[in-house]
Amino acid sequence: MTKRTTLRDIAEELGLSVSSVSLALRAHPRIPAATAESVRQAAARLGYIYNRAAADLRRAESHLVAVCLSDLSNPVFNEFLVQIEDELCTRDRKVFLGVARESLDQQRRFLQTALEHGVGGIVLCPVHGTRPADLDMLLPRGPGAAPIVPTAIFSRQVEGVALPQFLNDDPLAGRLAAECLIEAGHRRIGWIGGGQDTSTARGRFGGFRAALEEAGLPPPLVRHGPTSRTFGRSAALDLLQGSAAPTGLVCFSDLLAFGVLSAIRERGLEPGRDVSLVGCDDMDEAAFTWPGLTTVAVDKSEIGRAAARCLLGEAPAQDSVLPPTLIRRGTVGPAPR
Amino acid sequence: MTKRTTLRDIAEELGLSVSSVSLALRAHPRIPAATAESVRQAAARLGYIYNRAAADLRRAESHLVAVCLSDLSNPVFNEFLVQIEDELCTRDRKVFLGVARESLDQQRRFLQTALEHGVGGIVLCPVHGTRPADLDMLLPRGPGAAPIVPTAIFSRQVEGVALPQFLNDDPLAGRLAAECLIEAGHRRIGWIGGGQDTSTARGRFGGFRAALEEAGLPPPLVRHGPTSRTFGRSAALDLLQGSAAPTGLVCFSDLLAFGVLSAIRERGLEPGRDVSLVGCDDMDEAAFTWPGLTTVAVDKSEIGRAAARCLLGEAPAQDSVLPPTLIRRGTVGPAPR
DNA sequence: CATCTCTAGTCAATCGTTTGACTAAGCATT
DNA sequence: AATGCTTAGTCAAACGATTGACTAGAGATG
Repeated sequence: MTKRTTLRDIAEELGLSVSSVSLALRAHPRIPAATAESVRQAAARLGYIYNRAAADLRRAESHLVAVCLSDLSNPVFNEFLVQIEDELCTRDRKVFLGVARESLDQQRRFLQTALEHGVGGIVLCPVHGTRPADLDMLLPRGPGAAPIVPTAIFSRQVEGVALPQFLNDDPLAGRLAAECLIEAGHRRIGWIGGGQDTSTARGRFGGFRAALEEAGLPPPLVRHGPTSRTFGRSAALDLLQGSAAPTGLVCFSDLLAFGVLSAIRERGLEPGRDVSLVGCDDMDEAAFTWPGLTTVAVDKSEIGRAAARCLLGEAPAQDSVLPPTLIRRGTVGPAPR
Repeated sequence: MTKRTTLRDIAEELGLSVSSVSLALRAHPRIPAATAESVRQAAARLGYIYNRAAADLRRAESHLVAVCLSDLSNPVFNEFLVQIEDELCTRDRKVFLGVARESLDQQRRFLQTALEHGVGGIVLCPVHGTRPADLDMLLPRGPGAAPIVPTAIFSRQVEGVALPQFLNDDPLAGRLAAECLIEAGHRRIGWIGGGQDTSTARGRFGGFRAALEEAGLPPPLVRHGPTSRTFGRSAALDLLQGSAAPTGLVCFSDLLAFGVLSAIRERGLEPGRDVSLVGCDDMDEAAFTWPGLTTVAVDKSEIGRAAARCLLGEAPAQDSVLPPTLIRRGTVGPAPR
């Protein structure tokens, strides 16, 4: 890492002033074409690299956007990231990526660093248990003030925070999943995954349980736990033994459902016949399991892209809650007698 | 986006000089504790945000690392990203993420921007058809010179490039997959996916075909195409009809194999009994299909982490090729008569 | 010839932080 | 009284690029 070539080096090489070189490289009309060309050649010859930090110091603008994810090992967040990155990329914004690993401390540190780097916007999927106070460095200072930097929260809600949020209607998602099984005649229904630490988990579980209650069904068998295929499998292996085992299962997320599907087979049962299963998210993989996973599709594309557009002033900075839709594939069938 | 608070604002507020404020915030011993405390309080009160760009202008160091992926919609690259991000994060490096969408032009533009942002290192999975000339902005200027910025290439090889590369032994991977089927007695074996445009695809396919030849088997049925579940499914639906259909299939990547698995079922066949299938990569999902996908595991963790460590000077800047290993799950069985 | 205009630049301040060199005030020592 | 030391700072240049104000010289015009 020898010292980088600067405008000054080019200027000295050509016997010009630094200003002329700066203007020449940006094709300013004041600089004649011949001079500009010789400057460009010298720049290439010396291996000049534009120093954005120096330039932005004066211009005070940035095309960097921070994307902070709670967890990247869950592919659903990768699917969000793909959409967000694509939307930002077509608007010539660059991504400063942070992964908080469900740690409030890592999230706080990343957001602080992002601000210090002068990002022009922040897209955030908050970690478990984030409260407005955890986001104080992003919040407008004083009532009616603008936020420090345009920020959009997506997927998980932070209650009472003065920032726009782009969410899925999770209670509706839980309800749709439950109703799908109820309509098929299931009465012993189980729930796998989630917990009480994200709005997503609370919302989906709440909608699910409400639908069961309204249908006059007994309280569900429940296994709360981490959102992973492994937990889905072990919870299902556990739930599917004994004579009072549920005939229908709803998973907080498709990721869990993939584990459940494998557990159902492991127990020698046939998904959609012996046990029905509904996931949630509609991850890419869900269309390719066998049978295809019946699931409640979250509009990841629109949620992710709207959050990104909001930063760029192309979408109103207000909360939006998109309705999910049930996708019927092959894992739900009539309840066995 | 009103003007940000600067050291000067704090200095004026307290009647101190800018230098004192700068030193105070970094707890320099020259500044007494009481003064430092009052500076910290004023900074908090005024909403001061450290400006790294300005500071780095003098210090000429950066804790930013560019990670440039050829394609993020393929989850295998997400799995690489998880490892790389984790390794960088524990060393307090931040990720500047680029996705090139298999476009040489987007790759070039991202790398250029990364340099302009002064990244301290670059981890790159090159897009289809990348040649050394496409990476010229990263290459050492003149023989024996150091590269512009520490760079590590991973997963896909760029032949003849003067940069360290961290690769899987792809010919061996293709060979292991073929041998697994050959040993199980399969003679009509098909290949799905890949092409000739990445070292990964050429390598795996080459190793696969060599193993078949050495075993004296007839040339395989081949369907080259994009690396997606969709293509895997349609190629398999195509290959699995007629009386001379292959009894064993090898996929360039697990992603394709997931599509193939679904196609096998769609044809009313049983994977591992009627048709055997071997994938490659050992993606997270592979352990959760039914039956579990037999596949050739690429050491994504070690490849990704070694590339990251290499930038930080913690691993030698030299090529490394790691051997893959066959993981036997349930999709390979004896060839049907 | 004097003046004006145009061309092709140059100058100097600025962005926010860092840092090596410097200093005013206070006190102790010889 | 003169000297030295310590404390608690200050000063000013530097990092690299940008930009509004300025200018030397050439040529055109009155």
